[in-house]
Amino acid sequence: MTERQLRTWENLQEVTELLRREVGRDLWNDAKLSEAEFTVLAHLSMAAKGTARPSECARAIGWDSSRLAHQLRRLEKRGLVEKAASEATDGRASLIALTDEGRTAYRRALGPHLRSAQKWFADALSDEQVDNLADALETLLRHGSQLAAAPTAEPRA
Amino acid sequence: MTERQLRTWENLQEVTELLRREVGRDLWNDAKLSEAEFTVLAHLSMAAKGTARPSECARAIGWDSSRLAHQLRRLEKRGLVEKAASEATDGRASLIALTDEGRTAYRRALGPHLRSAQKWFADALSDEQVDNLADALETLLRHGSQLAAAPTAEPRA
DNA sequence: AAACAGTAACTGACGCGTCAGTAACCTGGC
DNA sequence: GCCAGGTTACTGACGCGTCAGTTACTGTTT
Repeated sequence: MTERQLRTWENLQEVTELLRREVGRDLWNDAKLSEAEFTVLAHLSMAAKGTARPSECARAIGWDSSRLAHQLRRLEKRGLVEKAASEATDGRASLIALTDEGRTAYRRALGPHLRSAQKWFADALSDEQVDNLADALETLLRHGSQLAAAPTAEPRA
Repeated sequence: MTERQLRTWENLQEVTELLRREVGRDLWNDAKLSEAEFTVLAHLSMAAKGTARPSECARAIGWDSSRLAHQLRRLEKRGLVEKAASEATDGRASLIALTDEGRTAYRRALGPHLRSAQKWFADALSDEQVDNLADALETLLRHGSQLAAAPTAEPRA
């Protein structure tokens, strides 16, 4: 790695840690929700009837099932989500549902959260910077997904 | 926020979460160190004699004193760091020191960690993409630091 | 000297995310 | 039918990071 690459890598870590912290803090102050809670509520709010299977929800937001299960337990404790009776044929499946309180909490959080993202992120960058950043991120995402999908190089015969 | 800004914001979160996870996993597999441990050891390794004051160390790596204190407790438990007798005039000050084991652990971790950062980050991007990314990150960092320094807008008289 | 604000170091509580499990269920081949 | 291998959901342990404290010391003000 060159000096410039290293500096940029370090800057990436510093910036994202800052943004995570500050936007997370705003979300908590504005709506008493964590980023993780907001993410799950957002997905359930999109879904028809506000219900979803854990596995499908986890896939949609890019989490593993363990992470989601822990978050669902915490959300259930807060009363924002509840388990619903599953009518599915698959006996393993369960069904989670937004409560009214959960739906309300998400609705009240959405606006302030977008405003916070604008304040810390979008307000800082020109259109051109956003375009360039988007390009780099897409490249990194493709590269990373590819590497993650083939963790151990297995030379085909 | 425009659609493009929002997408880029979401991508930034997704990419950085991916990189954090994968590089952290590499560091653990290669050297049995977490990112947080590596960060502290790196700073102590820079310092003359491998010692530092907690407050100075925290400032240098951009942490608050609580975060560092927790990390130092865990590092001390692992035997990578120890408290040293402080010869300072200020009775509040303490002094932390790298142990031999800590120094060795850092030395063994450095190479693989840089290689991991190259693999997940630097290998993906062209020189031009790195330049553009660096520009956006510097802008975000300036913007964020400025906002963080003046959290409540106080109009001067 | 006493009171004060400020700083250095630390702690407990708590939510988060990863890992290594476990239990229940489904689905294929035999 | 039955078993092997995969899937779904969940859990306990543990390190991390934030917040709201506490304690001990320092410099300043009166």
